Amino acid sequence: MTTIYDVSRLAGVSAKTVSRVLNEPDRVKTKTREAVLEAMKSLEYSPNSMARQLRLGGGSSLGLLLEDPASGYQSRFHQALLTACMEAGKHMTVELFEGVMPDWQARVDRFLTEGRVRDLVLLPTLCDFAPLKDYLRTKGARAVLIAPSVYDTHFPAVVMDDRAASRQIVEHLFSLGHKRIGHITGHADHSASILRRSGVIEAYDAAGLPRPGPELFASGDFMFKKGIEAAEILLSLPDAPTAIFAANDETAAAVAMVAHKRGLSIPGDLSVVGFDDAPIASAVWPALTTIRQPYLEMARRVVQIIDGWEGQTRSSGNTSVFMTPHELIVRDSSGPAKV
Amino acid sequence: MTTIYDVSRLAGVSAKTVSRVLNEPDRVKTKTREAVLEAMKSLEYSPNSMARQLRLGGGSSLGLLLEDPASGYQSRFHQALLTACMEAGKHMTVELFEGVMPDWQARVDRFLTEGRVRDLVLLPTLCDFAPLKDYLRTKGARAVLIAPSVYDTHFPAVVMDDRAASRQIVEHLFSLGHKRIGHITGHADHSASILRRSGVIEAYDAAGLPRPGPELFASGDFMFKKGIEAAEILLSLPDAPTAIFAANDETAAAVAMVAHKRGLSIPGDLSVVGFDDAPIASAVWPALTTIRQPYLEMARRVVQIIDGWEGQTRSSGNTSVFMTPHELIVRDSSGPAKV
DNA sequence: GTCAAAAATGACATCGATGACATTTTATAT
DNA sequence: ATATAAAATGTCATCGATGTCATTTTTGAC
Repeated sequence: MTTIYDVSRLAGVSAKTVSRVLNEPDRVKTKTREAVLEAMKSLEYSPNSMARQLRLGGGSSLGLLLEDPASGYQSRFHQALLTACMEAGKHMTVELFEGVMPDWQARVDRFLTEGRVRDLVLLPTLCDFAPLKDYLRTKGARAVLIAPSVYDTHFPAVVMDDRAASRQIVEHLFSLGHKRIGHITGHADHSASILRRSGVIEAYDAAGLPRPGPELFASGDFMFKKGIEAAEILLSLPDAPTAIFAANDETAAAVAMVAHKRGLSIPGDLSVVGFDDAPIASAVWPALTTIRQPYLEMARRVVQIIDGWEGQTRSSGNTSVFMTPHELIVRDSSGPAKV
Repeated sequence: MTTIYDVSRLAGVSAKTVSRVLNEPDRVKTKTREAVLEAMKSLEYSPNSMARQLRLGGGSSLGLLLEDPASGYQSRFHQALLTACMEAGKHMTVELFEGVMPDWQARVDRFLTEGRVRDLVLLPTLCDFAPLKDYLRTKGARAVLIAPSVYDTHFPAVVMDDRAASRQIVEHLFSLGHKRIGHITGHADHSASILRRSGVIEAYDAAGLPRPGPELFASGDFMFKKGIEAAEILLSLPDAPTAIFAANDETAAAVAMVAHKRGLSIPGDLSVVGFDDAPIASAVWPALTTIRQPYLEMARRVVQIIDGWEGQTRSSGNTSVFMTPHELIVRDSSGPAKV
């Protein structure tokens, strides 16, 4: 590996001058600079970033463990975190981490050491993988959890209020006169599924209405395909619901498709509401009423928290939970109940 | 920030002993080790990974500059690179980089230094942004270009043969008896668009057929929406084509939609072919005949090249272009031409 | 209790870059 | 031509860890 000294020797200047060519080219005479660049080129020199960073003493980057980069949810957070990092002038190292890997501890270790990461961000469902959290604790690594099922004493969490958002949707449907509302749940492993479901019930309770029967809850998994099945089941009920609230937009899009296939107009015959404000929500027709998840705001929070850790001598050990406000977006897929 | 010296002082031992506790605990007496661990804990010591890597001579992580993480093309490469890194035990730091940012040079600088990155991966269209390449050269940063329009003397490139693949598609359609084939081009900024277009013409030339008239080339931009417009134009021609080759799968999906709307059956009345083998290709009905882009293979190549740079004393400095084989995937959207 | 071998520990140089400060060269004014 | 300021360059120390090798302590056999 060629170093700055090799270059300086070949160019007949001091190492410091080479360093200057790299970092403050204007302070070097043109002729010298050209000679140095020439030497750099012929030796294929490339500065050792570790040495630079050691000398300059910057902060470490944050690390993101990704279970499934193809998942819409994870990729949206991934993207939001990239944006938040850019805004804050921080950097992010991303690593594929499939929880079932037998050597996951070694992988985390190498990620922390070789990846030069100290602070991690854990998304669902990794943020609920207890062995990982325990392991991180023993390694002195810090982490922020995004939307965990269970809060943690050691790691702060950034969340949105899934239950309240869900309740808000149902109340929106109530206000349009809907009485029978079907709900397609999310994947059972996601705590959000449970929260959104219980938000539905909470809305009924708060309105003093009897809770809906179990036939109005169809199980989904956040994916289009399963959404089709669930929609078929709900719409085949003898007393079919006049509105369906799907646990996410992709599932809601599936509901819309099934409705169209059955000749039901939206929102004339059936109101459909989603959750996420994913791109698909405004791509389908009619555009979906949905909840905007505050991805970017949450990502910014995460970065803020980690920023606060820089140069911190001791971490509190308190549980901190940062709730981030969401927003109900009423579009064209929800309307008055058919009389 | 606490260092190994702070720990050694508190524990009353030498720094080297602390280092031993960290790296070869068995060579330290139990009592000493415990004292050191105690000190580490009370100071919340966490070793400076930069210093370690510098001493140990470890490799740096590779850096990926992403213009638009929402783009399917970029995100597929992103994902493939993550996988390839995982396989190779390397790490990747990702940074949002919108070329139009006025302070892009400073951002690159900080990415290289703070992000501790030495080797970059550039995707289209960044890999054709000459000022960036020039700047990287002056900084001694190394880079691998993925599918650049123009090869570079300094940076190796990993590519697939877009033109040959495109020609292969047209020849496939020829073999099914198609004579009038429409082509929807990709975004004009992508060299792939031009290559795919010229592959079409090459196929005609090779078959000794007269080149298709300009009316058979509709301009697209790789996106669904523009694909609809383009399809409408092609299918409204007085002598409409019996097959349409779209520059990517998303556009092809748009063509399929338009065809259905017009009551044309696929492939009975119209054959449709895409390019990419994106998820959408097998999600639409009928499943699209397409070209599988070798994302993962290309990503592995990139990682190999960068791996080869580690500890390299000097390398050729030649332009290297690594061609990666693609594959024609014949599904249900292409069939014999209507007689 | 003595002594050699083994174990434990420490001193110092080193990895490759850059900051602080010193020195030399060049430009500018007189 | 000389004085002086400004620009260009160089010297040396330093970031925080670990390798090398020297030194001290412990162990165990006699």
